[in-house]
Amino acid sequence: MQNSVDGGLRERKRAQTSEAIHVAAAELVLERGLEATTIDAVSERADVSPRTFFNYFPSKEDAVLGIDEIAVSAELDRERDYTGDPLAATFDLVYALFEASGGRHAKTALKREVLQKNPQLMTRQMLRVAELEGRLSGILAGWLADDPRFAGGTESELLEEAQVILGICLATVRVSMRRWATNSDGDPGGAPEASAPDPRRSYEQAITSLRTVLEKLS
Amino acid sequence: MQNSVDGGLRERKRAQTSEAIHVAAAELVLERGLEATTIDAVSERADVSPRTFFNYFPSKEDAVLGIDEIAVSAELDRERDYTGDPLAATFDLVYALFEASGGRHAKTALKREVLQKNPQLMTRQMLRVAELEGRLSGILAGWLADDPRFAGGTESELLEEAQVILGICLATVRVSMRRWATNSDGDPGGAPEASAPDPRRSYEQAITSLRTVLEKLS
DNA sequence: CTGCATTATTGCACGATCTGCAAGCTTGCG
DNA sequence: CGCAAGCTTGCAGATCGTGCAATAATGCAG
Repeated sequence: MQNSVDGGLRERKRAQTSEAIHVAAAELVLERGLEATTIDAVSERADVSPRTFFNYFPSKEDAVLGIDEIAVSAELDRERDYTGDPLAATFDLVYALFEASGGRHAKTALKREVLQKNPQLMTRQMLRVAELEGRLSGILAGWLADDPRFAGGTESELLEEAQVILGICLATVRVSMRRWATNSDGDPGGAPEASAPDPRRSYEQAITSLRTVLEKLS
Repeated sequence: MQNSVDGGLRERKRAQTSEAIHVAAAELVLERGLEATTIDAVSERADVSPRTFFNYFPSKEDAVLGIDEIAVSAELDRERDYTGDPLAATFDLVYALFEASGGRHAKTALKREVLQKNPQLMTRQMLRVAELEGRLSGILAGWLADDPRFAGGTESELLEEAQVILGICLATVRVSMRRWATNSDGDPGGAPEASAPDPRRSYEQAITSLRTVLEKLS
């Protein structure tokens, strides 16, 4: 057999191909729009056969976003510790997922521009996370069970509460993401980094933003 | 021209066909599963051509859920009054949308069973509402502008807060929907109506459930 | 009732998405 | 080198979804 923690030619090539397809897809979408971009065109630019495209991504949208299903799953299986703050902990979890989901790619700016010009993809990105809801809320429910404020309920009550909290965080993150993607409208290019802040910033803003709203609601 | 508030043969037939397609789709999905159900099969059972299917629903999933885009849009354009409680008002709005979305159909039990056995459709249903997010949050932002607790901010701040609140409500509603769909597991049929409560109930539970969680979080 | 305008249904052709399969090529490793 | 495992590719095929034009059903006015 062979190394599972490779660094071998195979693994490097695979990463290269994946990145090539992702970049080709993102660029083409920027040039022609999402609808007008076909898998055939992406494959051609990435220099692989259309059939190979599907060996890497299950759909055009996933390729554009550069979603790495394996990395996401690995991230979910990691051990995590609970800080005592359900909101903060959930935000951290969701943030880590986004990082794993597409953060490995070099072309963050490219992805941002794509997201900005194709809001449908933002929805899809969130939908993807929503599909992981089962596993996420399970993790969160485990945390809540150790939390004195939530310890009272039955298991299913706990799970529902976890689902609600998770939903709240996801909603906040979505708003935050949208602001992040929109942030550079009409950017004159003076300070290149200032217009494309670390996504991490947006998450921190998201938390405080949510707390503000919650305070006003209560 | 002709009556726009019809009751004429045309309109009745159209409603019939729509219902027939919806029921055929839902039944087939229950029998064979979502994946294994093709548009051709649905069309055949509903006794229309596959081409006609697309004159009524843009996709298989929409047919299964019986989504009526026109009714939804009409519901959105209705005038609404603001009670002073953002959460309650938003819940009402979302609830009305769900009613308009699929509530006209006779076969609520059928739809419920489909949703229960195909959780993917639940996500999709919520996604559909999420696509209306722009219009919904606009309405909500309008309400917030009249609310003393929120009146301070700029227009874009207001809009973001509206988006967050909307997201919170949608998350809660989703949890509530899931409970509604799951509610009758292992139901022995003793009191038939007790196991399939009015969805309205679920929404009321959702509100209190959310408030409970918010209280614990604060 | 009859003809005309509107709208609905349908078949057909077409492009795109996605999957399974088998053949051939590349890489890993002894 | 030579075998095993993995990757790429072409091909066939199912399904989805849309545009177009012919045909049929319906509503209405005369």
